[in-house]
This record gives sequence, structure tokens and C-alpha cells, in this order.
Amino acid sequence: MLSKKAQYAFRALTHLVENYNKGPVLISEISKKKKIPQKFLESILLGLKQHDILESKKGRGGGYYLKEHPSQTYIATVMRIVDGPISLLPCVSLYFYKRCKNCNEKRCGLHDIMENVRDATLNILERRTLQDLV
Amino acid sequence: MLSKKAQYAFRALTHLVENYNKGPVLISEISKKKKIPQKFLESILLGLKQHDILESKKGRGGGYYLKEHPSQTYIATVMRIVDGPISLLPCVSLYFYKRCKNCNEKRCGLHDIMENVRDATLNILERRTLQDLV
DNA sequence: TAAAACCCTACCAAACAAGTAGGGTTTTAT
DNA sequence: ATAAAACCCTACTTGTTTGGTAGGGTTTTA
Repeated sequence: MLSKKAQYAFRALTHLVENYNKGPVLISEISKKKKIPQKFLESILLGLKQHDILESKKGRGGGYYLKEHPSQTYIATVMRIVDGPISLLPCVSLYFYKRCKNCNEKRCGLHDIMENVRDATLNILERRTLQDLV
Repeated sequence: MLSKKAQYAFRALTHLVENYNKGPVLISEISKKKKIPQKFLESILLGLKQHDILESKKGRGGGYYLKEHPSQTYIATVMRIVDGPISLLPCVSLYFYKRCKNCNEKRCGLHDIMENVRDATLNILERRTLQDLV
């Protein structure tokens, strides 16, 4: 399951897509429009900025905005930043790989199944972009 | 991610598949062979029994065994029993559905994407069975 | 009839989720 | 220049979940 944090992130990003190229958007505006606790939202947006999804402008007239065109940011990327691994097992994860104790990946049935699930999932999440959210 | 509990469950079930039709298997044997804390394993197996995946026999010569042929129990079923929902959002879950606040399913981009992911995932997990574990 | 085996309840520590509180720093319009 | 606007950062809190442990009770069958 996506965490609430991730769901907030997508709701916020949706708002930024809807306001793409209209200049920086206030945290307070996103918070109000999308009903997300402001302080919590702050930390989410900061994380997305630190991972190059967003950019921000300080001072009066500042706010957050998308770094790239909505069609250039993949759903999978955002999920990994906010929630971590997408795969169902560490031993099949591409970005968070950890080998598993008690399973020698070459002949582990569960490994194979979860590898299939990963491929099917990423096939969607690494094609769909923020643009698809609106 | 699958919980450790679910991973234990699959390891235990693998052992039971390997010993299908050889009579009841002791908890203590599964625990030892698959390196699963015995008491924890007990509660896992009990849950699987209560959900009709396993059957057990008490008394001397007792133990756990698969209720049906390994090819008749789906991976998805086990995952739902042990870890709950497979879907990434409550509003796209088939067995644990909850409508979402602040998203009117008809025109929510995220909903659509996660529905696709669910279908792709279940397409695998509802076809693969315990037999595929060995 | 006693040992083998499952069954059940309670408890526990650590980690994580979902925030809240409060203040610091930087920028920019005036 | 300066104050208000806005982002940035740290620490704390509360509740739930995870991953167990402890200890005993009940049922069965050799």
C-alpha cells in the first residue's frame, strides 16, 4: 500500500501539474486546496525538491514548481523517493536490492514470481508520468 | 514489500509442498529446516489453517499439511491472508476496498494507474500457485 | 495415561507512520 | 534597508504495526 505521505505527494503534484508554467505555487495554497496538513506537506515537498522533482523560489512571490515538464517525471520515481522500494522482496529490487538470507535466488520460486510482478508493475509505473494524473 | 511474516509463510508452505502426501509435518521440523522462530511460525500456520489453506492433525504423529493439491492454492490468496491488501490504494482493492476521501474515482488519474498495476499484479499472483514455489 | 502435538492469551521492544511545535534563514518587493 | 513572505530544519509526540517471547491449556493417540 502507498503510505498516506505518498498519496499526499501525488495530490500535491497534481496541483502543480494543473498550475504548470504559472509560476511558483505557495505551500499554503496547495495545503488548502488539497487539504493536506501544511507542515507535513512542507517536508514532503522538500524531499521532492532534494531529489530533483521540484524546484523552489524563496522570498515574497516564491513557492514550489515542477522542475521539468510533467511528461518527464515518472510515477515510479516519485514512489521510490517517498515510499522506498516498489518491489515486493528486497532480492528483486532494482534500486534497493538486498540479497536474501535462506534463498539462493537462482532456484527460488518466490523470487521468480516476485520478479515477474516487479516487471509487470514497473512496466506501468515507469511509463506513466505526472501528466497522467490530471 | 512483503512482511517477514509473509516470507516465513511462503518458506513454510514450500516445505509442505515438498512433503506433500507424506503425512503431517511437525511445526518443529518446519521451524528447524527453514529457520523460522517456532512460536512465531505456530501463529502463522494457525492463521493459514483458519483460512482453509492448511489442515492439521493433533496428538502423537500429528502436524500440518496442505488442505488441497499445491496447484490449487494461489499465491495471491496466501498474501491476502497474511499481509492483507495487494493493491497499492484502498480505492482499487478488490478484497479490502475503501473509497477514498478527496478523490472521486471516476476522474482520478492515480486511481486509474493503480488499477492498472493491480490488474497486472493479480494477473500473475492469481495464476501462480504453491506448486510454482518449488 | 502420558507424551506429543496443536491451540490460545498475554505481553514486549523496536520501528515506522503521521503528524505537531517552534524556530531559523533567505529572499525580494517596497 | 528592512520587514514580511516564504522556504528550511530539528526535535518531539502519539499511535500502530512488526516481529517476536513467555507460558500455559487442550486434545489426541500410541
